[in-house]
Amino acid sequence: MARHKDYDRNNVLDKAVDVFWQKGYKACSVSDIVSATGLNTASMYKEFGDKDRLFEEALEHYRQQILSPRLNALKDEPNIKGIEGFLQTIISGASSKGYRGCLMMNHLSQKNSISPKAAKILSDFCAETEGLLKVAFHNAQTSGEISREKDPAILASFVMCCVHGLVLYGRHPNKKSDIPKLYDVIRHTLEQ
Amino acid sequence: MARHKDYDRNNVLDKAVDVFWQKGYKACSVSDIVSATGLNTASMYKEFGDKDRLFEEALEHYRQQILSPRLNALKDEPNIKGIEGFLQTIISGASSKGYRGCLMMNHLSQKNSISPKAAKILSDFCAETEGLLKVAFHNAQTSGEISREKDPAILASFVMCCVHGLVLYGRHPNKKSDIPKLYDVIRHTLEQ
DNA sequence: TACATTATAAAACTATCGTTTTAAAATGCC
DNA sequence: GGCATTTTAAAACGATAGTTTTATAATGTA
Repeated sequence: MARHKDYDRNNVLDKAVDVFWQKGYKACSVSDIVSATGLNTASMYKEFGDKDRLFEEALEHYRQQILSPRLNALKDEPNIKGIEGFLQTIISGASSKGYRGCLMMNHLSQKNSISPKAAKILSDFCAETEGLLKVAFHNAQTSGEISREKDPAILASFVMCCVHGLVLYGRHPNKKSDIPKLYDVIRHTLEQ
Repeated sequence: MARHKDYDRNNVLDKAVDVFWQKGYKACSVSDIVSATGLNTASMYKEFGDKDRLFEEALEHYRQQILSPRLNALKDEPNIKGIEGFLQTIISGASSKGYRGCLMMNHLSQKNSISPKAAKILSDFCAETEGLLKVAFHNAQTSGEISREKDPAILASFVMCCVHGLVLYGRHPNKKSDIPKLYDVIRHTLEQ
């Protein structure tokens, strides 16, 4: 019928995620993405529509490729083990060299600059994560892993807050060595 | 000698802070600021040089007007009372309606888009705050207000991390009611 | 092999970006 | 009151933003 595409959609999204991640939505031009992907401008618009939609697709791609796997521990082991594993992952990420934060959380402070749909993707993922944490805390309490003193919803909220904090705190290059030490402090809070 | 200025520098900076705060550095055009301040473009460049320098001055202005007062409790009472007051301020801010985060922390994820000097202003303020917290924790320990089990530096780091988290977490409009409840969780952590 | 279809390359488009220039208006001093 | 000085208004600048168009190259089918 017609000519074959010269690009792979997944590869393009990988690169797009990369550029958006590093520069942020507003500071990242379509030109930047075209350069990074090697994809032609016309093909880019044909495939994705416009910059907003491309960003939305990049967010979805990032969620599937990077974020979802990090929730697996929490899904497979919805208990204190899962919570610990989840926290450890965040901490080891945030304390790693060249840490760029999270593509989603990086844009929480730029919600006014991105499309409503993109903003919803951020909120939805945070809500999903918090929901999983809440279930895990509930299970951890009913099985006696941790004290029942605190509301699982508040504990989940607290961990989410810490995650937001770690992701942002990890952007201070000279604070990296402190971050691993925070695990014990946070872990201790969940205990009683 | 010559014509008088038609604007007040402080008022201009107030408005500039406001616009940068709401839109973020990159999404905020010089045009936006000129509109908001009523100041003429030429006068703006005459007074501030360029957009980067204007942003740096806005950050400094914000630090003096908004942020510094919030450290006073910590400076005047470098102990557990000061820490509690500081935390309460952050929490009540983050849970307030129409919360826009912190002009500085909002830009932590956009360090690549702002000038090195602007980036340094962010880092410096965070370092100053963390330093004050550390001293307060040290005092709280030596006076017996809290247990000596944990390193004051780690406690300070933990509170800073929570502050980062609260500031970001406060951007989820439907999570506002959870935030005040986090105070007790955090406060408890500092105890032992 | 010709045709319909789609992808690509490259240029063009409009709008807006940050910034500078030009000319007019306002001031204090001689 | 004229002059030097500085602010202001408004237009203009080149660069780049996001996006569209035009023309060419590649493909499967008839």
